[in-house]
Amino acid sequence: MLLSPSQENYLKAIYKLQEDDGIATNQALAAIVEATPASVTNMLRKLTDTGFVEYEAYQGATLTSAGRNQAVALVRKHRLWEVFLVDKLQYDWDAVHALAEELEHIGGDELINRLDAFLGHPGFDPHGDPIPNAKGVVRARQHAIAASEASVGGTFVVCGVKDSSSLFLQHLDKLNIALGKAYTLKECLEFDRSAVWTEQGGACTNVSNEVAKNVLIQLTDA
Amino acid sequence: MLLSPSQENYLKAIYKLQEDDGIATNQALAAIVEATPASVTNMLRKLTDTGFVEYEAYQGATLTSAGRNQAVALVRKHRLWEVFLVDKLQYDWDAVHALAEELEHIGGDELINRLDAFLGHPGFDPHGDPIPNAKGVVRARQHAIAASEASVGGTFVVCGVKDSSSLFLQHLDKLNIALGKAYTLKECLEFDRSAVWTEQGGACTNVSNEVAKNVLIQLTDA
DNA sequence: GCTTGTTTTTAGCTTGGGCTAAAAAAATTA
DNA sequence: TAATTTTTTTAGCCCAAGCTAAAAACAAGC
Repeated sequence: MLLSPSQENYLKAIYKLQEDDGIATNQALAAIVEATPASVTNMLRKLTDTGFVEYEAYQGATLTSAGRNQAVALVRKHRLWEVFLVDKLQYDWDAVHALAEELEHIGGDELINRLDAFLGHPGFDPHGDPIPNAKGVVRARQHAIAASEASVGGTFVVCGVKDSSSLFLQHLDKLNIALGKAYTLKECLEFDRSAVWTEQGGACTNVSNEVAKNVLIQLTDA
Repeated sequence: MLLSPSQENYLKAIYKLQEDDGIATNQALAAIVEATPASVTNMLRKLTDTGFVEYEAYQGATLTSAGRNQAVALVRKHRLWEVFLVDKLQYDWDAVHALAEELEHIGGDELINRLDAFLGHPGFDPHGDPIPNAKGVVRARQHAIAASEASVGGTFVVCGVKDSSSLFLQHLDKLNIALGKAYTLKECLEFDRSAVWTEQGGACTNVSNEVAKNVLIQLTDA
């Protein structure tokens, strides 16, 4: 069974909502795929017929295991293309999403597995999100927490972002925060919950709570 | 003005026919884009409205200069992706056409120029076809002729193919003929116009006229 | 110059994926 | 519980890009 790009986008959207919220409502889907709720109802019917989605009127949508496989394969394609664009074509990490969104609909397993090999089987995309392997297994990030959860005096490494929007990523660029960098949480200001991070080198960065909530870190013991 | 993948395919088809035959008939277009002549008439109207094609009923289609630019840009994208697939992803030269056909519709100039730089600004695709540069200039292959035109005793280098079908390319693989290889035309058999080519190393290959007509060569003086 | 055959066009239909507006169901609040 | 709001569905429409079958235009052959 082969799916249209549009159908693939719906599967991805349902997958994302199931992972994040547990439930994929019509309205939330509409927002993601940029269509009206009425169009979503339409499409869910079709995807139900093809066996990728389970859907009862008013009950929201669930992926079948076939649907989940498709969705994970798409996530894999998307993230591998993002790695390609950043690592090989020197794109900035805030500029690759839209292109990967197009590229992910191209070709089949053969292409993506060759791309994977060419890129050296990367484990994570440029935003720190894990890349499912060829069998569809996603290794979750180990012990990642939001930076807003760290405690004063703790040391950590930035390993991902919750918000991959261009706006947020460019903001991180301005703060000089990047994946892989190590910091110590110097202090947390009562007033606005903003924090001061210091790099190993000594440079200090002021991080708002809004930012910290969207940065994923791993605590380190040093 | 942005075009749908389908519209882009029509522009490419008109371009190809204009280059090859001088004239793009309805029927020939239909064959290339795999649609009926009726559908072609339809689409030509639309492309005329958008200003990429000039078209009068029963007179065939011509590209405007805007249309030609689009078509050349597409050829560029197609051929650069083919280079990527062969050089970087290790695809065989007979297996890349269909994928490039999909990839060529992705993204814009930015993407393709980065790809071009990443690949080292290649001049030719895996089939020996020249790659238009970022300004749309196509440097034609110099002095290329069909191998069937060579004269006995002449030496030459294989530099391209006229037929890029998988079937033909695999046949060349079997004959061990590849781009860049140098041969001497040992003899030409009266009966079926088949030829005997010898490699510098000494290996002999029997080449049918059908094959020779579809192999492009450059004569060498040695 | 007519007749035949090919090519192109017209007319009308289909399918996928959208849309809006109104109706129905579910959820929330008084 | 009843009233109101929100969400989802239905009904009917639109557009792109295809299709078939029939009509019209063009090109040849006699």
